[in-house]
Amino acid sequence: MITVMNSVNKPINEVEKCLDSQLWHACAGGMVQMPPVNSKIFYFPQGHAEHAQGNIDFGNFPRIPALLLCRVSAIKYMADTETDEVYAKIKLVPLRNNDCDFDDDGFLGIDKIENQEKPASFAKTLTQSDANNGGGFSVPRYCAETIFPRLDYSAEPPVQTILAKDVHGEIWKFRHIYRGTPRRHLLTTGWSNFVNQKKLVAGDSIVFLRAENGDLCVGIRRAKRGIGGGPEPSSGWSALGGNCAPPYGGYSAFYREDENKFMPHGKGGNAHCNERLNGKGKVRSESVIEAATLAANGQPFEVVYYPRASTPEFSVKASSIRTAMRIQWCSGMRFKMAFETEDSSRISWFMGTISNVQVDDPIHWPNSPWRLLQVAWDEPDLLQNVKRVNPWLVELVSNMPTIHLSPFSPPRKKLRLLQPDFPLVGQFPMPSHLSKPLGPAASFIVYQTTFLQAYREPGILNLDYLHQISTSTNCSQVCFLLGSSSLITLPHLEPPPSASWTILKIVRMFLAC
Amino acid sequence: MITVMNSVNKPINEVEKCLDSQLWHACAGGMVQMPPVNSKIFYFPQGHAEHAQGNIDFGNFPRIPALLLCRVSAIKYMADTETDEVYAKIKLVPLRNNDCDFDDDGFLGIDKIENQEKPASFAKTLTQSDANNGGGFSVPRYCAETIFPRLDYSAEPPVQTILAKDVHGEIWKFRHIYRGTPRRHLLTTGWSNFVNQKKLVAGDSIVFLRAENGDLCVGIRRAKRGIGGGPEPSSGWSALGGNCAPPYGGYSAFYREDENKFMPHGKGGNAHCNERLNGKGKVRSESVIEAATLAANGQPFEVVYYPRASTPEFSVKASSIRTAMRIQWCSGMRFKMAFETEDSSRISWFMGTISNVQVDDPIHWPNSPWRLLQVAWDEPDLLQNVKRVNPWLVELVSNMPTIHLSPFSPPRKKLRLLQPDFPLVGQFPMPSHLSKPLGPAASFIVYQTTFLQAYREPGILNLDYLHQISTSTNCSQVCFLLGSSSLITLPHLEPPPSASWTILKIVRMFLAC
DNA sequence: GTGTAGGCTTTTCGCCGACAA
DNA sequence: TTGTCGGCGAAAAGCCTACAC
Repeated sequence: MITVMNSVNKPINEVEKCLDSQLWHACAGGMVQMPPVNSKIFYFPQGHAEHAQGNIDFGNFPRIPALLLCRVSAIKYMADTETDEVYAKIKLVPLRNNDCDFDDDGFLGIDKIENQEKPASFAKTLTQSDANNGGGFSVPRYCAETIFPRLDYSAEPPVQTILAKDVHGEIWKFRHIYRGTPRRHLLTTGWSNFVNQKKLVAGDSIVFLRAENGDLCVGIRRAKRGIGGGPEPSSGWSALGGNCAPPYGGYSAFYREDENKFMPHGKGGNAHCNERLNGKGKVRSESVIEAATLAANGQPFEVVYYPRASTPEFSVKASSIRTAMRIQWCSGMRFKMAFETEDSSRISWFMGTISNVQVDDPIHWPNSPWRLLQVAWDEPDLLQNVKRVNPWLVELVSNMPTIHLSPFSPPRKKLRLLQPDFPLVGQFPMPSHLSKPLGPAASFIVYQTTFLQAYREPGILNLDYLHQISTSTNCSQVCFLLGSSSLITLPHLEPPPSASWTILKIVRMFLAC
Repeated sequence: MITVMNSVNKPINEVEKCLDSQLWHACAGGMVQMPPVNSKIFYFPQGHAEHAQGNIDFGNFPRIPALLLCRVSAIKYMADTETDEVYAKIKLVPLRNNDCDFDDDGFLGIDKIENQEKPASFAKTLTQSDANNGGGFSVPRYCAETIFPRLDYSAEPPVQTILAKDVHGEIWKFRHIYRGTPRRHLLTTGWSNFVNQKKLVAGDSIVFLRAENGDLCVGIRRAKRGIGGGPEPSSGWSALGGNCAPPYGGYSAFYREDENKFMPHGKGGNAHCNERLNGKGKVRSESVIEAATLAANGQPFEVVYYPRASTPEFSVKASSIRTAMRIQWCSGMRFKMAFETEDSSRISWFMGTISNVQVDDPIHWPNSPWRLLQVAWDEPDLLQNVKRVNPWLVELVSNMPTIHLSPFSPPRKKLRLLQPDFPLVGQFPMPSHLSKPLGPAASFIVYQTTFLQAYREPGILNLDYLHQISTSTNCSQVCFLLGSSSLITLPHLEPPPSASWTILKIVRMFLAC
């Protein structure tokens, strides 16, 4: 009557069990970059509060700063015992000296991670067939050939047993077979049991990872529900990184690519489970208040961070904040921001314009840069719920080709565009020469105006017209950009798409980059 | 892939749903008697803390009294949404006046409950076959004929559909059939689903109850694990009632009757579920501290009480405490105490001797009567984990036949035996004539000594010898007791058992009663 | 190259009387 | 009276190919 788990090893009963950092990162998603131990971060109680359920009233507590400079003293990579959801326990030590050496970010870890070979991993969103039918899993060829152990194709049919370790160290057994016409890779025996035990439904993702020691690991990323369909708090989203290279590093699945791709809800069953997956309610309010109070008093504290909660990181590496705060944010500025695709397989950049620069919650958190920017997206449908973003998560786009700066090169000199709406510069101590505003770049506005006009007349734009505009406006820059393919893939243009909307998107991409 | 629940009604999604008090009591067990609303109880923060996980340090808080007189202002009978475990939310209002009229206990409710007809209910511990094999449940005849709706025996075979409401008001459907050779009652279709949904295993109990309105209700009592086998904290046990009539009223399964009766653990599956079933960790430490602090400040507060946790009640009716505290507790005193049998079907009395009278935690709770008595059990094997008990849960045994007193008769005059080890009398205000020690009952000691000698020479006792002793010591009392069969069933004596240990047990029972 | 439908085999479920304690 | 066993028919699970996109 009791389903016996098809696992070889029983999980060890430890009080606090950390898991392999590589598997953790694979489950967290490609954009999440955790700050290395001993690096400096800014802690945002306001952002921490978004991790909790309901509204937290800090009113009764002594004024807590909107952001506090801290040193990361320890990180524990963990996974929820029930849901396998990954989270991290971060120990932080507040630093008295908010004004510290600019480049001394302690972020040596990033380089280390960058240089160190990333373990091969593969994520796939479960189809209906994967989750429901007959207990089989269709293995994409890439995954079978790159991640799975080498299969002996001489056998007829080629079969092998695959052992994969989950986030708890438990080992799951699958039968991997290569068969059918045309031939394809499948997981059969063992898969159904895995789906049932982990309560997976179509839309959830599975992550296979080949660890450094050769072990195969398996993690899961549960689909976020209620984004396209149900009500989603307007604050819900997650993104991290932006102004520094690499330009992303932490995010969460957000927009819906294809409305009818799958049915995210199974019939009943794990409704209770789903509640905790939608951003809010990850941590208790008391923990947030406790952390914020300790932080404000300069005492060491611990935060729990759920990388897949639909809320931005609240411990952001110090240099990102400083870089972002040096910019004179103005409405009208064009920017791009990275998001994870809904199936967590890729990263997409979305373009937008700053519509307002305004403190999010002036009563409780005056002068807080948290969610400072109100934005209008070029594709408003896909990002309906993202109304306000953190400055350090966006990357300004100018008429200049993007130059990626390493974290050790001097901070990029951003063009000062229009008039500053929000004089945050000066809040943070920094070398004086950097806060000097630079001359306006009129040409950018010209381009923008031109193409916005074009956008208002849909249907008349095509690639020729684009060339025509770029020539007629005498903007060699645009021509140059059309020749570059740094950020979009050219195959999308051939054959030239007929829908003007698509062209517009491309035009805007070109223009922006 | 996802099992759909075979229930007729979906549970209504209420925030706080109370359940029928009768079903609650049936699930809580026969010994649990909740104080009526408006009655007076003593609240023990120390006992409350035993409901919580880990050790609670009250050190940082202003001195909290060991016990506080409170009025019960409200009781909500509830059940855990996931496990169906019953618990109660008790609202308490501290009373300033600790010295109040003795008999004014407000316990009118008890009589009401006593007089009111108890609804017919039946509990059965699931056998392996009930829980595992083929999805059927063997219905004891008594249950089928008394609790279930009348079956039409003229049909061939006699079948009916049974609808039973669980603690959440959800209705479960079972096929009840009377068949086989020899004929027996069985639940077939629907039973397996119930077992799976409720995650029942062999050893858990099911309770059927016929409510006053004729509805059939079904509740579950999960088996306590780790008592005979695993490590159990020495504090773990539960019993209530004792000094007042009825002599029990609240307890918990505790001792193991037959070691090899069933295998309590299923293979994997609900290990997580089990953790919360073993006494500790029912409530959060913060709730306990909050309750205790409010109580100490005279403010109304709320406690959550799990009747099936392996820890004694921490809200005890005031008169029980007062009665118990009037006794001059001494080592050497003989007593009996009620426990629930492991299968929750009956109540057993265990005999013991007080080995020491000593405050349990003199540092944190000086002068607290909580777990005041250190005891030595006559059957130490079965009660290994019960080292210290609350005075109000034991009943002193003398050489006089037990007289059951109604709660309205004057407090029984206990014999003063030996010298008092712990002068608790005087802590509580009471009529002065009651605190006067009475004369020693030498005959009791004579009996005790005689039989303790007999016990030290095992193997020579048999029923004849018992008669011989009782005659030779010229104790007509013992002869009288041998003729009575009020507490043990006579079939055990025929044929006369050969094992001297069994006889000793009987002798002690007879002697004690 | 991979998702889905449907056939068909294998396994499990679960109802039953026999038998024994 | 009721717990457990093995038999057996029904139902579900799950492996497979065919076909579609």
